[in-house]
This record gives sequence, C-alpha cells and structure tokens, in this order.
Amino acid sequence: MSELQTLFDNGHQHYLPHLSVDCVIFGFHDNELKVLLLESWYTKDKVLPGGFVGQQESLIDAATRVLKERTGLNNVFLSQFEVFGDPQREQHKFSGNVLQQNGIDAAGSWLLDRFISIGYYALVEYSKVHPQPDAASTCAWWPVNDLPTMYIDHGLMITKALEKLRQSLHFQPVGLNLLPKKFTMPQLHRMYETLFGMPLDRRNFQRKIMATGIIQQLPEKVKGVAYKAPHLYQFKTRQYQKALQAGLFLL
Amino acid sequence: MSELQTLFDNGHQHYLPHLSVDCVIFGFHDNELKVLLLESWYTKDKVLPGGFVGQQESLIDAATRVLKERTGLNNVFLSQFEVFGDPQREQHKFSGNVLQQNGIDAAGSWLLDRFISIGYYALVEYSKVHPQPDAASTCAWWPVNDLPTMYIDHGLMITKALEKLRQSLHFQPVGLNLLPKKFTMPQLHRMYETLFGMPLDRRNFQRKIMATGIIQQLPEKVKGVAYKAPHLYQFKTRQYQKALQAGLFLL
DNA sequence: CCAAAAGTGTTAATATTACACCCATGA
DNA sequence: TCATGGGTGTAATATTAACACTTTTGG
Repeated sequence: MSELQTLFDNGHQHYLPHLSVDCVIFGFHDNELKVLLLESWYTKDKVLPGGFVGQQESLIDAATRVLKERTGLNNVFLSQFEVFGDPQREQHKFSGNVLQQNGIDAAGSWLLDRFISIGYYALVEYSKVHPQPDAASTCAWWPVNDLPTMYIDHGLMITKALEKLRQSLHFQPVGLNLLPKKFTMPQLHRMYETLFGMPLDRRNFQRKIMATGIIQQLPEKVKGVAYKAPHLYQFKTRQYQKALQAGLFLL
Repeated sequence: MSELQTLFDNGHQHYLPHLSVDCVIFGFHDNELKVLLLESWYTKDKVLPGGFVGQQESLIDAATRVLKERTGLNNVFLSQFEVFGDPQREQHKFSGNVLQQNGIDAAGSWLLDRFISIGYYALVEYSKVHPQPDAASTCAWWPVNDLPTMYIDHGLMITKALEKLRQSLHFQPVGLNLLPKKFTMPQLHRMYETLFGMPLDRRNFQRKIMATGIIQQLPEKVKGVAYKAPHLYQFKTRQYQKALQAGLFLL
C-alpha cells in the first residue's frame, strides 16, 4: 500500500483530526522577498508547506517539523500569525480525478473532513535552504510580488502573513533570520525597503539602524566586488534578542 | 440526565473535537481595565468564558456566540490573538472529585482529550453588559491588575491578550467599543492611560487625538457634575472604521 | 470667592527629512 | 580617470514634550 493511502487510512491514529499547520516561509534573495511553495500531487495550484499535528505534539513543534522537512533547517524564527478556520475553505480540496489517478481510495477518510489550519510564518536565510521536494511534490522559491495561482486560501495566508510581518517590523528587529551572519549595509537597507515596500533614504536608514545598537560594524570588507568595497556588519545577538523582547521603534 | 452529562457523552456529535474558543472580554470602568471571568462548576479557580466550535461553524461565529451568551451583546469587536495548544496545558483540568460531586461519568468522554484553544479578545462597553451566569457558573468583572487565581493557562491568556491589545493601540483606534457612545475627553484620556499603562499629558493627548479626525466634539456638556462641565464627544464612525483599516499612529 | 477640573496656547527640545560631498574600487 | 556605489555630515523642517494661563462650576 502506498504511503499516501496509509495517510488517508490511518493518519487519524497519529494526528489530531481537523487540525493542520501551514507555513509561509520567507526568504530574501535578489532584492526580492520570496516564499517557498510546493507543487503537490493533489493539485495543479501551488500549496504552502504544511502538515498535521501529532496527538502529543505541540503546535510549534509541528511547525518546526514541517520546516525541517522542507528546508533542512533547525532553529528557525517562527511566528504564529493567524488561524484559518472557515468551514468552506477546503470545499473542493481533492478532486475525484486526482484521487483516482493516484490510486487513492479516500472514502470515509479523516482527510476529507473540515480542517482548521494554524498559520505560521518563518524567516529563513535563503542561501542556507536546500528546498527538499519529497516523492509527491516539488519545492521552489517564488517572489511574493509575482505568485502563481494558489490552492484554496493559501494566497490569502501569504497576504496575511506579510501583513503581520510588516506590522512587526515597527516593533521588532528583523534580519537576523533573513540575512547571512555577516552582511553589508546596502543588503540590510534593501531588505528593509523590500519588506516595507517603500524606498528608504539609505543615509538616514543607516544612522537609525546604527542608533538602535543592534548592529555592529566589522573591520573586514567585502572583497572582489566592483566599486567601493562595503563593510561587513553583524547583529549583536544579545541586544537583538533584548530588542525582540522589549520592542523597538524603527521608522 | 443532566445537561452536563449530555455534553460529556454527546458533545462530540455537535462540536469539533480537541478544539475550543476562549474569550478575554475587556471592559473599562472606574478608570480600570477589567475582564469578565466565570467561576465554573469544575474548578475553584476562575475561568475565561469559552466554548466549543460547531462542526459547521466558523471560529469567529463560535466566539461571537460565546460572547452573546455571557454578555448579551451582539456586534462586539473581536480579535483572534493567539492559539494555545501546548499538549500539557490541560493536564489536570477535571479532578475526579469534582466530577463525582456533580454526578458526572466522564469515562471515555471527548472532554478529557487534549484541547487546542483559540484565544479571542473582545472590547465591550462595560455599562451595557449584564453578566449572565448560567446554571453552572457565576460571572463577574475583575480588574486586570488584580486578578484571582486562574484556571490552568487562562492567566497567561489574559496577559497575551493585553499584550496584543497594547500593540494594536499604536496602529488602530480603540475606544469606540470600550466607551459609551458619548463620552468626555478626560474619560478617553484616562482610558488610554490605563491601556498604555503610563501617564499621558492630557493637553498633548487631546491635541493628538483631535488631529486624527476620528473624534467629534458635541455642543452638549455633561450636566450636574462638580466643577467645570466637560464637553461630550463621539467617534466619527466612518473615519474610525477607515482608520481601523488603514492604520493610524497615535503616540 | 475659592478649589478643582476643563479647555486652549506657546515655546523649547528632539526627531525626521532632504540633501551634498568625499572615498574607494575596477574597468 | 571615470563611473559607480559606499560612507559621513549638516541644515531645514516637522513633530513631540513640557509647560502656564484662563474658564467654568459647585460649594
């Protein structure tokens, strides 16, 4: 029996019924904010990486597990941003055709039930991610400003995640999770411009961000680039974490 | 058979298993922020008003229903603020004693299972609420700064709700839901001081709040009060709603 | 007519914005 | 040596914070 058929038949013995976790995984690359999407066996539309919650598993552990499966990353910044529980949201989730084509007998399966999905967004370092498609799906980055057609309400989920992320920018430092350990000021600047979706004066930006005390200039500079070599910077982890807790106004 | 015994036995036929909704209901009175708490049949500790989610009911509808049951109010401002799903959170929720005393046979009941609770907070007009205890519990207001011992994680829920409410103050107007239709400037001022938990210069506050354009001074004044009679004000509903959508910076 | 609270105005301090200039680099 | 992008400074402007004064009212 296929692995999928087993999930349809016996998944309810391992997972909580009616409950799923979906992850909007944000990465920053080529001056664009991107999300990691799957092309799943059961739909032509793209889906968010998601999974179910083990009967004795905490929600954050479930989200962490999904993330680990898809990106290979541990220790990722995760934030629960909204629950999607409309009774109608998954009306036509499995077309009979697709089930037939995959040789699935879904009759009476728990997977046909209504699902409440808990949305998490993750901030990950793009270059460290090696998208891991499994047997049933492919996995790739998509720019948030140019998304493909998304499965049921997954497009809405991305919109909402982005909204919450943008709000949190005003209160919390961001970047430790999206950028490599060492980065340049222009990189950080462009990241903020992208997240806010508006231009920010680079000189004023630099002054402000340095004034927060969460960033440290390193003596080293980038080598082998055209024009003037930019300094490398890194986050001061202690101060960064403190600012995460206490809040911080930037812009 | 008692109504409670029926819930234990047959609730799973009407409600989604493992899933509940809890409401942190905020009211403002005597210059204090208060929450509505129940004293339930199954514990000496106070509990938040909560309920279950009907199999075809949306989450917001479930929360709205709970609110209606407890406060008699419709059209209440509700915001989903966090999900509480730790596997350990309800370890000792029913002591055997209490079940026995109430003549409940809970063996094998769905209510003993693990529950994931979706937290909503509500903003209501204190004076309009007529706390409605049901057969099994009493219902009363408690100051958030002087709470009684709370059931399992319900104290944490209040803390988190307050945190989110405070954050939202920076982005969204608040007060339409917490104050009576017509109110005085000192009332509004004290409400903001209470919510922010810090003193605000009353003169600067008035200028700022008026500058937002969401408030309107009325020609009438309060009658029969000591000292100078304050004007009455009211929210400009259209502008208020617009600010709710678009965001708004106050302080 | 006095004490208490409401309403309005002014000024100093601070933060934000909009710039201009110099520097380093590789082509 | 020049085009390009990185790094630093400064003046104009807007916003915020800290105040003082007048008005109204009931006792």
